[in-house]
Amino acid sequence: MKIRLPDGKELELRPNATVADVAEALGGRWRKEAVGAIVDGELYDLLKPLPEGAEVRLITKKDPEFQHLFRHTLAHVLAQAVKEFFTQKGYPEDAVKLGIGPVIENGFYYDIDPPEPISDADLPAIEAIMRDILRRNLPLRRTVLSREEALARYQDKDPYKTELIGDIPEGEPISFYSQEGFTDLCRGPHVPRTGMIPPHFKLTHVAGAYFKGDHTRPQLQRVYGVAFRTKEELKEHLWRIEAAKQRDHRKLGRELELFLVDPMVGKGLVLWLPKGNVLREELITLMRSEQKARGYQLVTTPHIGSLELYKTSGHYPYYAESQFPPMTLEDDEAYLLKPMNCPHHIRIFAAKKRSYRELPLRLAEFGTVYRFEQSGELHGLTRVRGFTQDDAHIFCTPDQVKDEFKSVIELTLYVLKILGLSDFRARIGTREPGSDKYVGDDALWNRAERQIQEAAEEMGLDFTLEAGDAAFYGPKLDFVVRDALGREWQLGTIQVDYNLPQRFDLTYTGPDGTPHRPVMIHRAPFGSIERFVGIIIEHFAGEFPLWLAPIQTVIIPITDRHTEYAQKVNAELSAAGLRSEVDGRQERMQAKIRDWEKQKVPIILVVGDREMEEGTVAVRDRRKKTRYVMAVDELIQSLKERIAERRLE
RNA sequence: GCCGGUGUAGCUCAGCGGUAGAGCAACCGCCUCGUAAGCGGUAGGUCGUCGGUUCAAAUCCGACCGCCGGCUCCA
Repeated sequence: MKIRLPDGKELELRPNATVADVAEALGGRWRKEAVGAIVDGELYDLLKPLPEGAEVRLITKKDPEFQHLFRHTLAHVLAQAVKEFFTQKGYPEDAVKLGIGPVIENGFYYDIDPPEPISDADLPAIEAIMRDILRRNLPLRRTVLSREEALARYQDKDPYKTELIGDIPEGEPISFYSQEGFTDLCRGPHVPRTGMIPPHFKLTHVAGAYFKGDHTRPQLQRVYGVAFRTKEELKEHLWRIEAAKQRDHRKLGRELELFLVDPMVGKGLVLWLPKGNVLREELITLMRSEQKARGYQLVTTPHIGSLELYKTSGHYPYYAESQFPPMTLEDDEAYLLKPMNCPHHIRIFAAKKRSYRELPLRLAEFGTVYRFEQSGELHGLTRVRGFTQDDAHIFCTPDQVKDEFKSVIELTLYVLKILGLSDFRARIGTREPGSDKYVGDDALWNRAERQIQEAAEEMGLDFTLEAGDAAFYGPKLDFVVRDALGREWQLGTIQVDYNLPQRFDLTYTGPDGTPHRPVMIHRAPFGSIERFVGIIIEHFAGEFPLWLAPIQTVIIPITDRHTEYAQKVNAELSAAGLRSEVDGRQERMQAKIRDWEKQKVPIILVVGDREMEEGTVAVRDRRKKTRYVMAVDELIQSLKERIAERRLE
């Protein structure tokens, strides 16, 4: 057979040759250093036969792809180690059953069904066995079996693997990778010997995971590990995790007294403390003024609505699982805590005859909604059971959809930019083909999906398409960010909806004097204010820019005799609209500075004899990391500017 | 909801079969101080809850509740 090399040269090899044969043929340092290859764009190991005519680029330990190879093999080593761990405990050879063991960002995991639960405390012992397997430097072999042979291998031994074999499409090779003492169904690729795996890995935690991610299937135990090429990368990674924990919004929320989740009030229900509420209010003020500038009108609607309303909208019983149960009155009248604002806004639209001249009609509300999220899913501010959306519903003509959609993208990008949030991605959720969980007819769906994509493209937005991520009534564009620990959260969302107007039989009178069906756009640039504040806390690590800071300035008198002057300065700052305080505690100046630095207050003003005489303040600017003396009115002027422009400094 | 872990003072944590401790915070007092912790004192906990084992339980066991890490879900 023949293959092609990156320099265009062809190489003649024996039939069914592997990357190892290529390395051998090339000789020299390749023979020693090749660990795999990129074959027609796909990562191959040394063991898998090459396709005829393939383009082969060899890789060594220095290439980033190497990481993928050894992480994958580490997953196998982990599974082997767990098997040995339980054999040592006296369990039979096949007591441990295996799911899948893939490579993930920074490492790998393996889903395991053990004879008794694995706990975090077992990880060091399992890790020790893994290191021993690396030390033994076991060679890996790749074998291909027929479907019958493969099934026979796991017959009555491992139901998961049996099922996985069944999932392999007809015609694809059913390959196994083995090393001494362990064989696994696997498509590869792997390193050729366990000794080639860098020993810089660590098992991090164990968690439950449903087989194939399906909660109706058995739950396996997923053991997670991280692995890197060098000791430094591993250390760096572990350090980053520790550093990220320092900016966890739940920790900062407690330390900076921003918010509280009190079990006595109820889980997933946020109590906003005075300081945290400042963040909320500032963000709402920002959004309110931007929306006003873009032609939105504010409305206010109640926290509950009649069950009939949600039956008409289709939210009930479709989402009954994730709603607080209806409140039923004696005469069978029932109400639902509102899980969404749209039905209320729809009734405002429907309240009178609407003309095409009124459209687009943009009804906005910072509306609080309640959803019965699963208890295990609750998480600080980012997953709660009651939250406020910066919600609005745009009622428009079909022709206006794209422009309105683009305008919302513009608004969203604008506020994200003000906050310096640049690390987000956009994804367009479309229907999952063949699923029956959507309402509305195909033509409308196709049209909406096309309009969203065009709007995003025309706004120059990079996005990914994700089938199955649509809302039940229409496709959507979501903005997604990562928190300090790398978890992804959905923030803003824009959704086109042809269906609710139909369900509520909404119409407007067109220029032709006849009724027409409006289109709705659901949109929330922040999404949930709670979640957004949570992300903002982590984004700034609690060191908020001046305009957001709950306390903007603190004045520290050096001794008692400076307190009066401090209060005078404070009065001037407060009159100028700054959130300011005097620290009049019986403490040394140093101690006060330390306390307020820990509270991450942006501006600390120290006043003593000199300042009192000159009518100045000594400024300690946290974000600029500088100190300077300034006249009070001058300072006020400069701070007001920073705030008005919402500068990030 | 499921699997695993965890729960001691407001916070961070020690104690892990013999009946509860530290630092910080709070409160009182002294100190009047120039850019990240001055000193002394006081008060504060039915050791998440309920049940079991034991002469004796914060400590061992069970259930429940909360929290943490995942999984599932997310209009």
